Amino acid sequence: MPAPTPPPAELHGRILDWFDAHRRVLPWREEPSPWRVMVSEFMLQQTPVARVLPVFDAWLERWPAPADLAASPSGEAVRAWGRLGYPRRALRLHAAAVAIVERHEGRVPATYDELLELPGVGDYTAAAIASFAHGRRAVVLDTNVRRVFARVVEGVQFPAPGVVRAERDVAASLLPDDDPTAARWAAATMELGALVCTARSPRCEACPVAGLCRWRALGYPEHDGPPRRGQAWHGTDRQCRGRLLAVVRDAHEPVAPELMAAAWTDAPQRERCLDSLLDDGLLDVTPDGRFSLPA
DNA sequence: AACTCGTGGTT
DNA sequence: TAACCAAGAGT
Repeated sequence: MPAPTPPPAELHGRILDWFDAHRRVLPWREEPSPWRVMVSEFMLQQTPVARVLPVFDAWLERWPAPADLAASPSGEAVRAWGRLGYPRRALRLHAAAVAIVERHEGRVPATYDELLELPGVGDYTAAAIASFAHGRRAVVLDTNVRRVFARVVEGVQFPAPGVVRAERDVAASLLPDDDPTAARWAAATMELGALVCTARSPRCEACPVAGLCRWRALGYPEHDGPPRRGQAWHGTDRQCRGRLLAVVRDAHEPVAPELMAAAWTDAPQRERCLDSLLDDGLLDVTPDGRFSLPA
């Protein structure tokens, strides 16, 4: 027995009107060129808006087009990425810029399928660029949209760990028919999740669809199911890799192994992480055995 | 499908 | 303070 779904027209009207009144002013929205949108989407993968803003501005000033980034060493992208986290994204953005020059004459492609072929572009990012940069109809399913639909439509506190078929069907069925409205809808549902229907303490008193929300109507039932696993950090390879890469990123000449050893004392783990950083292409070794960002 | 991969603000 | 979690992708 499928869940009764709120009338789409009312859902659309309320959320789109709310978006027009409350949308944030963001640099990739005010001037949504495809390259700017693409850079913002890479940076925003698992990273909050506030931390992206300054890096985004510096990045676009230095590399105003894909060809500009493609012509720079990948290590420069890693350095400019700074402390945004998950630095392999910087490498993938660089590789995507190279692919755009090689396969698309230096212009960010407009179709979901072409975008999906680019390094670092998965389902979400392909849909987001197609929608926000090119105004095309696409099912944009990020963590915000998933949470909004889980609550309003399904009546549960949190979405499943991975995107489920039924969930994609719901999102597709709610997507407005025409391109421009679908694109607004994607941005609006994301914004609602980011500003109102937040994970920890949702601001239901400010929500335009509180009266249509199934989770609210059910009395806010707590998450029921397997506990959602957190992300371990202290002592992990991620922490080790982050510390090692930071040493090289903040240096302006190749770093001697002794300095790397000072940054992480557990030798087996340090060596394992150095190997993985070299393997990922985040580090290079000079002929005399020092570590640098890749050329 | 489950796991890995950074960083730092918020609670 | 420790836990949570943020516009995910790749394997």
